[in-house]
Amino acid sequence: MARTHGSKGEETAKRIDEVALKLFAKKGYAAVSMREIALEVGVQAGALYNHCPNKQALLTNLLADHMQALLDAWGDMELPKDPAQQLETFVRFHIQYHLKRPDQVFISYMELRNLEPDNFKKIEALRRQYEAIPKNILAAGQMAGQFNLADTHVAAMAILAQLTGVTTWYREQGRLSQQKIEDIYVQLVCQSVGITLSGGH
Amino acid sequence: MARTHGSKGEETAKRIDEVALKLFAKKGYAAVSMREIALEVGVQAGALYNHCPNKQALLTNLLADHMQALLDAWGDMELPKDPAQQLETFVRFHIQYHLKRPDQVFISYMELRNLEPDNFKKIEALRRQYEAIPKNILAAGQMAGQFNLADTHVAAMAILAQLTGVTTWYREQGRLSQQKIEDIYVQLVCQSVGITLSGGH
DNA sequence: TAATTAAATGAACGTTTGTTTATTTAACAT
DNA sequence: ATGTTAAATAAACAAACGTTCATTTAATTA
Repeated sequence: MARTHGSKGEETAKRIDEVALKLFAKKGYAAVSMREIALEVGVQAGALYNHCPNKQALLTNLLADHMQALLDAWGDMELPKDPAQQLETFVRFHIQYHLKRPDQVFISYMELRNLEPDNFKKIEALRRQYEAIPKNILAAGQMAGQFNLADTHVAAMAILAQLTGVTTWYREQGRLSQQKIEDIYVQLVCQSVGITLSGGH
Repeated sequence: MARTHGSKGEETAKRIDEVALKLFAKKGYAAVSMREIALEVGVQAGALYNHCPNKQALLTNLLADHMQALLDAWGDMELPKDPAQQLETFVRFHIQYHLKRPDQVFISYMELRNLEPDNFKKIEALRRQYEAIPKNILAAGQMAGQFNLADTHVAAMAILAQLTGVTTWYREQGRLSQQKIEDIYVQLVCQSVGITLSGGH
């Protein structure tokens, strides 16, 4: 026997994922060639196929891993009982998580159409799981009479869109700190659902 | 002399743009080949070059035409004096305009990265012109003391993101009419900027 | 009818694509 | 040291890419 704990191989596999993520985010899946990935990894194109079955699997795994990690991270959060506080928790969580992973976020809704049907279904299911989080919070707040919403489903999609949109203009060296951006969005979102922040934040 | 009013050629040119738009929206610029466009137009690939210099120009023109038409359409609108009413006008305008042209909207912020630098600058400038519209409205409302916003720039970007996001989930056969969707968003947006609708809508 | 020419074809161009393969390299267990 | 094998290379594959070009087609004017 030989090579029980493949030291070199696992590192290459990780670097392939990193490079693919970076290049897919920068230029788009279809515009990135396997040779380009290989070049940046520092390897010949053929060598990629020691670590992944094909280009499509590269994209699928990146998206699936991201969505699953996102769901897991939310699962680890402690949720307050009050829907308004849940909403604030979600807003901060979403912004924090997404601003830390701009590339993953970007490909997760830019490259869905480049997934083959079966892969698309898989990712789409994870996406809907995540969308259910704000939907449930809004529904709870509406039921409790705390929110003032004409339609909780539309509101949930609108809030998700505006939160995710942060990644399109946020710059680390920009005018606003991440903390400040969170605060602004918490106010915006809380106002939009029809509550005002109870003091003490 | 011959062929003064090229009847066949102009129609083909129009069809090329239509097909390119449709395919770029569906599969992405990089994933669509000139042969694929030609096939759908009903012509050989080489014939496309009688009507456009190259693939990049096809994309650039689609984006530039869309952005310019969007700006022109807004320019034709009559604007009320009151910032709150301006905001409602903008919300309805944006939703109406974008839901009528889902493909144009889609490529306008999905395919920006596939533009060569000079073309990108051109489109980006038009985009910023459009972003200035809600920014100015929010700034005016804030100055007048009618809105309650921590940051008008962030709020403008957030509102744009949530409005444009409608195109990702709206279905013509869906649960909600376009009119109803507008109403929901008007309420959401007006609440988010910190005003409540004065009755009579 | 003849001349003109816009607009099409169809083949070819040089590249690049994703992927496969035979072969070499080198790290590990024995 | 030796055998094993993971992981690399380098070359090749057929297919597809954007684009060009000589040629044909057909609509229009004179």
